[in-house]
Amino acid sequence: MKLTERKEKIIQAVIDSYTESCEPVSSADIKAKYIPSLSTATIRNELAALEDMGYLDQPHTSAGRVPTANAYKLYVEKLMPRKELSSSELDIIKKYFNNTVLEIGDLLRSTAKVISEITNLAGIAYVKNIGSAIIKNIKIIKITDTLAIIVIVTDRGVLKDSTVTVSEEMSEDYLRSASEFISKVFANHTILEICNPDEIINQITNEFRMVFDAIVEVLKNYVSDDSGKEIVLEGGSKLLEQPEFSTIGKARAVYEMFESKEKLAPVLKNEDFGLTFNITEDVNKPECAIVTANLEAHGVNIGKAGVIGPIRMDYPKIVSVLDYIGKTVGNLVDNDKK
Amino acid sequence: MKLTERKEKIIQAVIDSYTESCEPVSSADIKAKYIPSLSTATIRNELAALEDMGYLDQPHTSAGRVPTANAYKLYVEKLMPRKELSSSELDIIKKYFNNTVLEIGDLLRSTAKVISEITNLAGIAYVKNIGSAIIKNIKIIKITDTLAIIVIVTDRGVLKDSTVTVSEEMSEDYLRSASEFISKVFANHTILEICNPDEIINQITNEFRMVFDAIVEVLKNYVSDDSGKEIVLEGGSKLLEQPEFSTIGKARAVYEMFESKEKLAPVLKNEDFGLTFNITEDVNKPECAIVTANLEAHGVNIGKAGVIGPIRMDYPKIVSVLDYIGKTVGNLVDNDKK
DNA sequence: CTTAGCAATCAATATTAATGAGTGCTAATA
DNA sequence: TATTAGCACTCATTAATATTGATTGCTAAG
Repeated sequence: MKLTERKEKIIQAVIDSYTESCEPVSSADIKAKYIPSLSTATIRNELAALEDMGYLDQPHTSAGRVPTANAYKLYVEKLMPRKELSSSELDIIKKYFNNTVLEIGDLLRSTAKVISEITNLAGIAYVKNIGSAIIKNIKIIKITDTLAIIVIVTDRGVLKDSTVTVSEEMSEDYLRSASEFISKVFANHTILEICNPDEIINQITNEFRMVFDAIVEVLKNYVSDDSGKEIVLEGGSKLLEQPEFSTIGKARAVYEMFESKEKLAPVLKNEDFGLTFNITEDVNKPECAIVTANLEAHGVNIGKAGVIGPIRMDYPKIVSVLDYIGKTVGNLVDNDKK
Repeated sequence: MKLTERKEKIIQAVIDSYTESCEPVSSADIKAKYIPSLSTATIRNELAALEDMGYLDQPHTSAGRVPTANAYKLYVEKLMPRKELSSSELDIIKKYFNNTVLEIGDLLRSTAKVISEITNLAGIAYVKNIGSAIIKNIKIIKITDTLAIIVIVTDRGVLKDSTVTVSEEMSEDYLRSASEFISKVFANHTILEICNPDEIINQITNEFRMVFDAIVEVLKNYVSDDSGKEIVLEGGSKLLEQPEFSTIGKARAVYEMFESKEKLAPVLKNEDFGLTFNITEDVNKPECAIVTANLEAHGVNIGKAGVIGPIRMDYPKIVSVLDYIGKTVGNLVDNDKK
């Protein structure tokens, strides 16, 4: 059957109404709020047709209609109006990033948090494949007699400082020369390359060998991180406010999903810009959807940011938020810094 | 009425049973599981007396007894058996801290997380009054042409790095001299003193004045942090598993409490080692308790760590965990580092 | 002081009935 | 052929009622 313009209009009406109220939409609702020119009987005929076509669903015989995942797909791809971010939303975003954020972990946390705050859903962010980050610079700074901090600057940002114990004899000057030398050797190599330092290893004079080994150790730590650790999730509790999760069973099911972030990993790593429905499987079925966008920093695709929520979401808003954040976060971090 | 030994034994039985099952405890339960030598009628008489004394409560006439907050207070102060941490629990703790944790924010996060993991409740940690931290050392490291990282070492740990923009003309050497000079001036002053630099300001030669100002700005940022920001909460979702929060209303009430951490601040800042009951007020009454212990690092009391959960908690375990973590976390961080 | 025995209480569960929102279908209309 | 009014039918939701069973408090005897 053909999807006429009128049918699309009705799908849109059902989604709009359902997004707002989370209640099945009746033919009378549609007539009252969206299409007064049609009779409820006509609308009912169309609704029945759309149900046959797989766009709508009926919880039970005497209930209104509810959009299916298919309807949402159509909606997001074709019907959805585009929306600009409001200035207050832009303000919120700026507020989150004007406090110097440079370290990658912080960046992810802030990203997920701000997404959650604006959408009132759970925000998610992750950095992909950190092993392919290109090293720009490495600094080793002695901060006490026996402790030094290692700062690793990559094309994606600064890695979280690690500390290493050093012997008291290693002077600040020595460590400085070491980091200068090592920076030169490592520069423009990826972390992964350094972790398998077969080719580079020979360039290292014995003098700096100990420091060299310590740094490789630190880098290996990043790469070996077990899956899921690089995924940050913020504002999960916001989902409790959604009527979809208003029974304790469904709420728990969602949180179980959050606990084992590894399960989310494959979903996140899949598509480019994506909508995914029905993350959680059968049983208690909280019926989640996840929307993600690529996250860019300094022109490099560093990972993804997204939203997890019920399938019934304010997609226009979410898409515009993710779009904006994905493209600007990186710039906010270094260029816009005043 | 006197609290006889037998009455104490019965209170303990009620708490033990209720802690395990979260069900009101009947006289028959007590006879069967704890005190077979007494008849249920005798136990009932005692239960009635304990109710009069304010130690027990009855949800309704035909229900068993439930301990009151008073009973828990008595339990924790007098009746509770002490418990050692199991070796698997010690292993978990070590695992969390053997990956170099030095920055204070990381330390708090790890502390709250590990507490949550071991107790299966929400873990909380906060650092008090960071303004009184004593500065040991300050380093400014140029990492790109126009960006530098500021590392501030205090007696409580390293503050999260901030970045500042620098002009290209400022050479690495210049910044190094600047940090050496400023370190000397700031050393052994508290952050708060530096933020009101009236007395110290004169010692600063014009040469380093710009760098000086930038650092003071960064320090002010820490001190001005609005209340609640320094409080870290982890594992809140664990509470969903507790039967006390098994209605969505109560679960939401708890999360609302979490959202506004400022409300927790006064509770946390109060006592030395503390038990606090009934954090949340009337209405939906999730009836939380919070148990806190002081957190020490390098011999300095840096803040608190604690647990938030239902009043019905495994206090012996919680007290031993907090005790251990409060005393050792600081050492794990710098001394035990291998 | 302790205990057996028993009536009384009351939450929890199951049962049944009443309500009403919303549909699908039929037949009339444009 | 597409639209619409009308009406019987369905079924979740709510309310009303009855049933069950766990547990107590009290009395009277040991």
